[in-house]
Amino acid sequence: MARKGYHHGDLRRALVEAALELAHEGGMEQVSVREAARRAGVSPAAPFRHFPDRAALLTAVAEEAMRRFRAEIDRALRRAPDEPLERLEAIGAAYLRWALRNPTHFEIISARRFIRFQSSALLRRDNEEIQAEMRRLLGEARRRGELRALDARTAEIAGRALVYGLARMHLDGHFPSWGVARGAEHRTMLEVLRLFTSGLAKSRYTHTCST
Amino acid sequence: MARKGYHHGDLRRALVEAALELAHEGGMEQVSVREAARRAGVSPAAPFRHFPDRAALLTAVAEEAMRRFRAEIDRALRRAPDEPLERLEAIGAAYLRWALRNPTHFEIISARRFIRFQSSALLRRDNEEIQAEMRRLLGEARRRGELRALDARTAEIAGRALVYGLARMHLDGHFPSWGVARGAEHRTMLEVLRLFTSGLAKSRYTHTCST
DNA sequence: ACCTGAACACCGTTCAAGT
DNA sequence: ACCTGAACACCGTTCAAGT
Repeated sequence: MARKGYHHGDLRRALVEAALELAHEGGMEQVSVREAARRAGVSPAAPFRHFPDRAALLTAVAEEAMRRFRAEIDRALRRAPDEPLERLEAIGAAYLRWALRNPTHFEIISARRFIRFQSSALLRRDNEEIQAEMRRLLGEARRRGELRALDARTAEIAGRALVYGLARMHLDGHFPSWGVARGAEHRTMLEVLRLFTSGLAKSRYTHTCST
Repeated sequence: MARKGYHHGDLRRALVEAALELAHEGGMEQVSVREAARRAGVSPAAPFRHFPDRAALLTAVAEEAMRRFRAEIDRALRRAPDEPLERLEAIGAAYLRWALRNPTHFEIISARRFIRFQSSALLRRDNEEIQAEMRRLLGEARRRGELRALDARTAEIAGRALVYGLARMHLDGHFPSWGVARGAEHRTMLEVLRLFTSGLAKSRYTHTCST
């Protein structure tokens, strides 16, 4: 890992990786610049040659998490059929699955008070591209006459709020007090997602599930 | 404020109030035991006679915030008409209005990693009572034949996820990047809420809103 | 160019000692 | 019974000095 004498080689990357690890172990507030430095084997001051402050390190961590998140969404879209509403549901399902498996990485992307979202071109771009894809799919569904009469912009935000709310409820530990058993989170999320998309669709399958 | 000699009188309450203030000023992570002590005019060690640790102080803050939140919900329900679906929407609207006006207090209640939710009888009780009310109203709506055929438990969680997601999107600063202008948050939230409840209801008003 | 060491102003928390 | 003062092990950040 270390390179020449004591120039580190790639301290920047080592710090981001240590921070990802720390976040994974104990959540965002456990990520400290000093501990990341310690794990990278450098002095407490070294990170400040690479990042102006803690928020900048966390933003770099968010960029790495966002890359992985994007990759997951894209993979799901490649597998999904050509039907716009099914593709939308596939995005939602991939989003939820990722949030469930990587709660802290999900939080790093979402909780913008730790990072400087606006100052990262990567974060802004990936976010916009995901939005644009959703908007395109909704438009396509409408053109095919599959949608109830509703405002597309409102539907878009509703969909995002629903999915974000589900992921956040998990992250913030709300499910136990809402009667969702440990292990049943994923199934519950998918049922909720389906209830929502079936509500957008022109009354087709009226979807009843027992219990 | 201070009482006899230097026994404070009611240091516990003074600390909770100082902490509420700090949270209001700069968010949860800005709440420090030391600063609360400073504002209450006592030494850094004094708070630890009243709270075993920082999490206990924050839990007390959460309890105070929850009391205010409950009061707001109850007020909205007293004003709402006798129609179950309208009462549900009134709960949602009150929830969103409160979250919008008191973002940090909302976060204190929601982000359970700062507090010890399960060890507070008040928090558990208030949470359960709000859930129970929602469940009652959904059941009533179904009995009156106003609901589409859907699983009540799934619908309940969907409603909560939607509303929580909206509040969280605001709190986490997502609205700007989703094209919701500053000042338009409340209106947007209510439109989304309405889209959702109209999707639960047996296809009555098909609700189109321009732009 | 990149890193160290020491320093500063902050934390949460403990504990002996004061009133 | 309730609070203070001093201490300990932590932070983020700065800056002169080292290689």
